[in-house]
Amino acid sequence: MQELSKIYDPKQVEDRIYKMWEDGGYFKGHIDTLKKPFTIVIPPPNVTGQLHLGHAFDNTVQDILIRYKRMQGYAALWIPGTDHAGIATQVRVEKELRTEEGITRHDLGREKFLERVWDWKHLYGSRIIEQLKKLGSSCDWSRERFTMDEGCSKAVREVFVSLYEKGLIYKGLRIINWCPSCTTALSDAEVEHEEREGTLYHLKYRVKGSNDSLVVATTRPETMLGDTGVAVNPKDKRYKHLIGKTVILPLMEREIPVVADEFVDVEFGTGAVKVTPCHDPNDFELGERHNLEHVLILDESAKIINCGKYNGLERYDARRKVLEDMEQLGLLVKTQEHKMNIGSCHRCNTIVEPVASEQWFVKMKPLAAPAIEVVKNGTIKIVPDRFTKVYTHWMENVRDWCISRQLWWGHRIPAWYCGCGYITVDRKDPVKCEKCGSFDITRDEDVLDTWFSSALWPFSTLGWPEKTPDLEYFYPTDVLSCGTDILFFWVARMIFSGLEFTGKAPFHTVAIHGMIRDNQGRIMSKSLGNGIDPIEVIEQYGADALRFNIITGNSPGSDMRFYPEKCEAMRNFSNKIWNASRFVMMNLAGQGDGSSVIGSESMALQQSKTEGPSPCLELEDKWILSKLNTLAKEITENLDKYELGIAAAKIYDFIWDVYCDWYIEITKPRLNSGGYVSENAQRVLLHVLIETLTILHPFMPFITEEIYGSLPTGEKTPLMMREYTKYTDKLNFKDEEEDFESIVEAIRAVRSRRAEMNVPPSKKSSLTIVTERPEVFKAGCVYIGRLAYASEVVITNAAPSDLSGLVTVATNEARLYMPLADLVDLAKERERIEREIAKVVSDKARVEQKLSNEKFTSKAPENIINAEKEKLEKLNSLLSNLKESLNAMK
RNA sequence: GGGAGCAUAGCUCAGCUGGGAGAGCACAUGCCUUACAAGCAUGGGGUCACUGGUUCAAGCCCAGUUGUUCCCACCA
Repeated sequence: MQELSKIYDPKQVEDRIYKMWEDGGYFKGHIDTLKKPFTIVIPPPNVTGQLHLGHAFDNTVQDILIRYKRMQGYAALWIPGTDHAGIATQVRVEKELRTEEGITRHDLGREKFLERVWDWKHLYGSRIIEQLKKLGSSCDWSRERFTMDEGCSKAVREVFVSLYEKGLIYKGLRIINWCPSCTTALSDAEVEHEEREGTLYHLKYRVKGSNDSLVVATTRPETMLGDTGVAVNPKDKRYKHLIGKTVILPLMEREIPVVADEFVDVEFGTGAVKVTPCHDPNDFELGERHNLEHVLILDESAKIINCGKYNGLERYDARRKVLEDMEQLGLLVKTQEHKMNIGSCHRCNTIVEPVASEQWFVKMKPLAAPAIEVVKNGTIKIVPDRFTKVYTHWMENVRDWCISRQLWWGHRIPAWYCGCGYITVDRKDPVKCEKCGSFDITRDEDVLDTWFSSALWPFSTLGWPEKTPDLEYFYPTDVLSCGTDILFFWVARMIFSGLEFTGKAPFHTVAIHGMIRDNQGRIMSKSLGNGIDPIEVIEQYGADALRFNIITGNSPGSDMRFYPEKCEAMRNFSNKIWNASRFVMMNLAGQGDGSSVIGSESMALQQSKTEGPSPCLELEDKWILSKLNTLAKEITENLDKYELGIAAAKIYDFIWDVYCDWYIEITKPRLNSGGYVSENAQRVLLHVLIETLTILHPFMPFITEEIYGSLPTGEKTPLMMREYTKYTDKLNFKDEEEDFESIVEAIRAVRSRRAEMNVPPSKKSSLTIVTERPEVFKAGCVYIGRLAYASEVVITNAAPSDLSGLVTVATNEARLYMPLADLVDLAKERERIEREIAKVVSDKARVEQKLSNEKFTSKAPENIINAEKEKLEKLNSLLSNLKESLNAMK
């Protein structure tokens, strides 16, 4: 270890350590009836995907949780896998075909095209898996799944057929969101709404057989080509006389009826609404109510059809043309600016069109009810809690889920059509119509929404619909971690699917985290080019640094900005741990082979845990053991609350401030003294190091494992399988902590005073400590000198007889004298002390006032009052120490 | 139109059930004190957005205001 580099190099460590874990089979989840299971399913990344920071965040959270639980002795299982990502993947492969071979999927035909997609999947599908490994993810790779593998497909088929049989899946003509670029229907969730500045056009329609006319308002004038009616409010006096009459649709010269419907808002626009049943959800319903004709005017690419001379025009060209023509006819009465919501495709950002279309739907109301209930009654807890409301609100208002997609890549809908009109839906591919027996049946061309299969992920990956031992043992899973973006897409649908098909909530906790943004707070996206490749970050700083960066300084559910520079701080932290460990090991090796220390590593400590403190323990040992013990408690508490950021910050502080800056520095003189004094210090150093590495391991798995493996412990099992550090009452030394803190306070006071006077550390001076509790300071006299730059330390309960030329500092436990008066103006020194006294006096007055307030003493809890009393005591003794010092200088 | 989050040091953000304002980075000063200069020590810097309320006590709870971000929603 001595020859090890001063700088920790993650590149030489991470891959090797990961391979060791993987080869050792430590990631595997085993059914163990003596243990409690702890299961996480990965949110399956898209096969076509590349690791981005969102994945890094998500998977770091999951890895921390699974490693933590594994170390706590749970039968931990983290199931990995990928999602076939219907639209995304198909679009990607189609694009490649187009640019590289100049062909479309239709040129290849369905089967050949699917072969190409599978080729693509096999080629690139594992890339993201490899990247997840770089991050340190301890998934059970032997159980890696794919949403279109045999098992998942079987689950999808079972669910579809079963829901169909229950009447919860139906096919029907509805207005759906159509993406003209992806040329498929989308669900409501796949449409993103954005408010944009638009125009409201007022168009004049003539009433048939009269000179009368009415004016309608629309933001999409091209849709007038598909108008089959005009609606007015029955109460609207302006139009009462027109109800039942017919108007002539301009340009198309079609006769369309004026109908009365409550839906129409008298206040808005002109109070008359053009009705386009095929291209607007409200109009569709209105059309149903009044039996209006359906005229479809857009094809799959949103080009005009069924409209004579407008046919073939792209939708926005058609808009311009229609406006032009209407204007020429003098029928464009008015235009006004108007804010409106535009829906665009979640995948390709193309503006979607509402289109009436025959699609498959999942009936949501009956499925939503129990899914709302489990969240309301706490069976499923959403963390942070505020997302509970978001979830229930969505679930309560959810509309039927359009699940058919006009794609080829995906789970093909198991429905066969027959000339007799009957649809055969079955678990096995049918050869004939279930009703009429005809062999002339054809299968539905469409596939299912990708999210239909991911909704089954928590149980399909465990073997469902078979009753497997895995399903029995590991289901329901425990925690689901994901970003805010897929709460509806995925979490909501897993919940109702799990309830419907397994009778159980698929997990008890949903741990939601925010999105990662760039350093200006913008979402990272390809179009902005502001994405940061986590793999590059890992290469530069190491996976541990990346993980720690992502985890620290943010709270559950809130977005965070990513600063690559922050990785530097985290890399420095890795290095700090590395060097602290080097220090410990060098000292072990310094005592021969260290075996005597290692062999009895924790003997004194084990004994302390069970029988109380060992006599071998010094004050500072008890202090750090007590601090470590508290740390273990706090980390466990915070991890159990999914407060990973707080937990990480606490470990950071402990390692850097407590262990490195104080404890290691303090042990140096002891380590030099040799013999058992030295060995005892080594034992504590090593013990605390090992426990600290253990606590830190879930957060920074690589470096902790590497160091642990280098320690001459003789231990064969890796750190990742070591038992997580537990809190114990036996190592709780409150009094010793306080005593030690007063030494720290004294050292700080001396350092601060010297710094103020610009005394360089190399200029040592003797230090006299006057205190009423000399025994406390004597316990620290071995190291006080070193840390307070003293040439010698005298501890006494009586002030030095000759105080001339001494510089004084006071703490509440002591007065400290240093012969540095030649560096300071005595008058100024007195002034300084007087200023300090003034401050203490005013502090004291405040505390006294509080304590004399009857309302405070009668209403505040006892511990707060005691704390105030203690504070007063400390101020009193500090004041008396300051006064003593001042008197001495006169 | 409905709902939610955020507003704390120059920057980015912690601050969990109310009881002494914190971290990282940046800045200043002094240190190569043999684990670490990717380090050590010391220090400067905050009206906790604003207004009011509850309370012995408010960064934290309540009401409102302003600014900001996001989610949901079928008014053309």
